[in-house]
Amino acid sequence: MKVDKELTKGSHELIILKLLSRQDMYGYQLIQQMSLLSDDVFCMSQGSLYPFLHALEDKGYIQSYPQLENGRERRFYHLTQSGHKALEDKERQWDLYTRAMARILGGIAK
Amino acid sequence: MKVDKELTKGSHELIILKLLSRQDMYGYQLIQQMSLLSDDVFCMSQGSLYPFLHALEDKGYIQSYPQLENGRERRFYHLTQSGHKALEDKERQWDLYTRAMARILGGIAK
DNA sequence: TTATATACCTCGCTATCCGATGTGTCAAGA
DNA sequence: TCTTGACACATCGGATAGCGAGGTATATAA
Repeated sequence: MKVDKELTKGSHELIILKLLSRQDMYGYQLIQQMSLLSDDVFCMSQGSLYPFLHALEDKGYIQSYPQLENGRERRFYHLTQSGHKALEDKERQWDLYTRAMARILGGIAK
Repeated sequence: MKVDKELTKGSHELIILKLLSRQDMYGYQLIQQMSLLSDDVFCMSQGSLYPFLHALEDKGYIQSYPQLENGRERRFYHLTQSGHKALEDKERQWDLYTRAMARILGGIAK
């Protein structure tokens, strides 16, 4: 394992909201895209993803709808208005987080 | 709360090892330094820190020793050789992590 | 027809982290 | 002098996220 899961745990919401902000996707596709785009740094298991998506839907950040594609039923997820807001907030937090870490790792420079 | 704890959870080990790589510190001081340097992004509670330090010592990354300072007994922690190796590894992982996230947040650029 | 990839799902375990709580010391001020 | 608050260390129980294991079902390739 290249990167300890412990480190990347908390960023799942940000990643998923971001991917869905570009286009509607279904669960399995999200896992593939995460792995592909991150060069396998983010490998979410199905046992994590699906309950996670349901929770995001409960929070109103995403909305799901079934769609037939290649003769196969898939459950697509769409980012809601509220989800877009949450994404913005998460991106701002990510920025604060990495800058704080840069200050600690980089040295005294503040 | 500026930054969701969920996001910053996994980075405690990196931060503590890094701070101890500069100088030996005691627990209470570590908490203060984390808050100060990170502008309150990293606020570790005592209930998290002390068990965490004990675990790091069990892993052999740090070594503790008591020291009297200002007439007050404090338990200082020192980064071991093995701890330095772990720190290097964690820093490399942090780099991979942020670059992977940058690819996802930034867009298609790979 | 058998295996593999796709696609969704649930359940129970584990690890982590935090708040609450407890102990004791020291300095400042009422 | 007594009390308050900061300092310093510690443990414990609860909450929660994420994972592995396991289950179901369909399409495609061998």
